[in-house]
Amino acid sequence: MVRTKLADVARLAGVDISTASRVLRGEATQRIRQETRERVLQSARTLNYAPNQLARGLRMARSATFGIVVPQLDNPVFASAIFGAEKATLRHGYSLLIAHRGSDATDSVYQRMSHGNRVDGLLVASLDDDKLLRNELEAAQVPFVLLNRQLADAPHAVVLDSRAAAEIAVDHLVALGHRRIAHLAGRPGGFNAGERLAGYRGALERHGIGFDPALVAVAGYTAEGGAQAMRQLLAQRPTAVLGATLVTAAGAMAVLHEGGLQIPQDVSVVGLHDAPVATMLYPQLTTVKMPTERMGELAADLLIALVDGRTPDTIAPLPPDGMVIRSSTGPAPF
Amino acid sequence: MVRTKLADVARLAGVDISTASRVLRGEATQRIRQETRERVLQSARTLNYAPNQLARGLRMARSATFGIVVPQLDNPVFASAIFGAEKATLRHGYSLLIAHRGSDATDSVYQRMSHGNRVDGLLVASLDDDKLLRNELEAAQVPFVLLNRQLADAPHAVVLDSRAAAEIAVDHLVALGHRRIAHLAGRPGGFNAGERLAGYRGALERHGIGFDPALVAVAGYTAEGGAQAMRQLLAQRPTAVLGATLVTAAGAMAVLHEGGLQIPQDVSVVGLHDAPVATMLYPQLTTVKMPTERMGELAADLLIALVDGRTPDTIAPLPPDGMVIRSSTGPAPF
DNA sequence: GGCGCTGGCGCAATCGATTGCTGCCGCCTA
DNA sequence: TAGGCGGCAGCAATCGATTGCGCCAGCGCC
Repeated sequence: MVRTKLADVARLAGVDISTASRVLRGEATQRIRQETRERVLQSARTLNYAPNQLARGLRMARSATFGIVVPQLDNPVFASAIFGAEKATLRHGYSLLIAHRGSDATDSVYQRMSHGNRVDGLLVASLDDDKLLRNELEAAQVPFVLLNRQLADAPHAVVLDSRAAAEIAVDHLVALGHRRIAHLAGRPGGFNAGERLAGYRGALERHGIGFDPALVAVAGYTAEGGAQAMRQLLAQRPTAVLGATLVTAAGAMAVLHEGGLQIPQDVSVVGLHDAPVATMLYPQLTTVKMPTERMGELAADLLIALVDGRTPDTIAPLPPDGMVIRSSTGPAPF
Repeated sequence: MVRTKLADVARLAGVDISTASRVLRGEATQRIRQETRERVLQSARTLNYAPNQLARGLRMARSATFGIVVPQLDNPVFASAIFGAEKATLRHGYSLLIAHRGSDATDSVYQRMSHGNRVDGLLVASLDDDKLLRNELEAAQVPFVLLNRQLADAPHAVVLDSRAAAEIAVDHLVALGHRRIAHLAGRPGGFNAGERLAGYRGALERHGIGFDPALVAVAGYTAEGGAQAMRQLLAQRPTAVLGATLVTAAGAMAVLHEGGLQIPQDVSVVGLHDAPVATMLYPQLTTVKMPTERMGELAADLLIALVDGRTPDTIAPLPPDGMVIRSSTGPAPF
C-alpha cells in the first residue's frame, strides 16, 4: 500500500521534483514551459497523486486542519454548526478534527489539540465560564473563533441574533392574541440568555404589554430544567410560553400535558432553534429557525482568513431565518 | 508563537536531540543514564514540550489520526458512536477527523480522507449500497472498521445485536398482554432491518403468536416514514407498535395522537435505541437501550489494533443494554 | 600491556514536499 | 566576439522527529 509520491510523478514526467512541485502547486513566479507543465499534470493524473499532507504541513508549518470543540455532540444545534463548519473547511481543502469538552473535563481540549501542531486553529462552542475559557484558549496559542458566544478581548466570533429571535417569537404570539406570555430563560448571566430575555422584554413593551418578572423562570438548557420552570410558571396561568431553546420547550410541553392542558388550545408553546426533533413532538413545535449551519460555515471561513493572515471584518449577529409555524401555537383562549 | 521543539529540550538538557528523543519516547533498547534521563524529562517539562505530530507522522508514516464518516451528524445514534470513538482514540493518543457522507455525495469521502496520508484508518457508518461502499473503501486503501453494518469480505465490524433488541422489546409487550404487535420496519434488504424483523418474528413465535405480515410496514429511518407506516397499519388495529428506531417510533406517535388514540391506553409504543429525545416526547418513550457509545469505542480500539499490525478477534454483536421503560407502554386494552 | 566488550551518547540519514538560489542554453546587443 | 539577459529547470537546504550505526572511555581478562 505504498502511496505515490512527488518523486514518482517527477520521474514519470522526466523532470526534477522541484519542477513537479511547482507545476502542481501552480506557482506563479516561476516560468515553466507549457509542454513540461502538461507532462507533469498528466503524470500526476496517471499515478493518482495526492500530496502527503504531513510532509507539506511540516514544511509549511500548516496542518490544513481545524479543530472544533463542542460541549455536547448530540445537541442538534451543535450538530448543525459542525455540519456547516465541515462544509466550509472542505471547500478550502481543510479537514476538521472533532472533540467535545464536557463539563467534567479535567484537561484542556484546546491545548491538547493545538499542542503538537495538529491544528491551525480552533472553532470553539463552549458554555464554560469566561475566565476558564479565556485561560484555556490562551494556553492553546492558536487562532480561534467562538461560536455563538462572546468573550471580552476575543475579537473573533460568530453569533446568532438571539434577541431578534425572541422578538419575532413574541410578535408571533402577540399576533395570535396572547398577552400573558411566559419565558423559560437560559442560564442567568449567560450571553445568549441575556439577549433572549432582552428580546422578549423589548417585544412585550413594544406591544404595550408590561413586563412581569413572575412570568420568567430560569430553565437552563435541559428538558428537565424546562419542565421545572414550567411547573413553577403554571400558577401564573400564562396562555403562551417562549422556551429559550427547543429542548426546554419540549420539557415544558411534557408538564403541560401532565397538567391536562391542551396545546395550543390552552397554552401555546414556541421554542428557539429549529431541528427535526421539533416535528417529532406532539403537537409539532412552532420554532424560530436560526442559521446555525451558516454560523458554522462563517466561523470556519473567518478562521481561514485569520490563519491566512488577513484581518477579517467582524461579523454581525446572524438574524433568524424566520418562524416555522407548526401546531404548538394557536389563538389565545377566550 | 514559536513552539518549543525537541532541539530546544535537548539544548537545555545539554544532550543531543537523538538522546532527548530516546528518553521521551521511552525507547527500551538503548541504555541511558538515569541522571541524563531525568535532566531531559525535566527540560521537557520546563519548556512544556509536545512533539510535532506532523514531523513525527512524516517520519513514522503514521498520522495518529482516524477519520470517522457518518451519514448524518444530527442523528443521536451516530452522535453517540462518535462520542465513543472519540473517547477511545483520545485514550490512545489519536485524533479524530470527522466527515459526513450524505446520500447526495458526489466524491468519495473515504478517498478524500485517506489520500494525502491524513488518516491511518477509517471508522465507517454508512447506509450506502454494498457495492458502492465496497468500491469506495477499496479505493481509499486504508484499514477500516464498519459501524453497525456488515459487508461481505470486510472482516472488521462492530455491530449491535438488533435481533436481540427486537426480541426483548416484543417480550416486554407480550408481558403486558399485547398480542397484536405491529412493526415499523427499516429499509428492506438492509442488514439491521432484517435482523430486527427476525427478532420481532422470532419472539412472536416463541410466545406462540402467529406472524402476520399485515402487521409489518416499511418505515425506513425517518419520522415521516414512521408516520406513513403507522397510518397504513392503523387499519389492522394493533395494540402495540415496535418502531425500528426511535425516530420512526416518534413519527408513529404523532399519527396515533392525530387519530385520537391514547398512548399507552389504546396503543403502546416502543422504539429501538435510546437517546435524550425519548424523554422529550409525550408520553415519554419506552425504548431498548443499545450500547452505541460502546460500539464506537470498540470500533476505534479495533482499528488501533489493526494499524498496529495485530489481528484482532472479531467482535460479537453487542447485546442491548436493556429496556428503558417509560410511559409509552402499558397493559394491553381489554 | 594489549585486546575486546559494553554502557552511554552523538552523527547523520531519512520521511516527502517546498523554495531560494544557481546553472545552462540560446539569442541579442555592443 | 564578448558580455548580458531571459527563459527553464535542477540542486540542495529546510521543516522536526526518529533511528541505525559508530565512536569513545572505562573496565576486565589473559
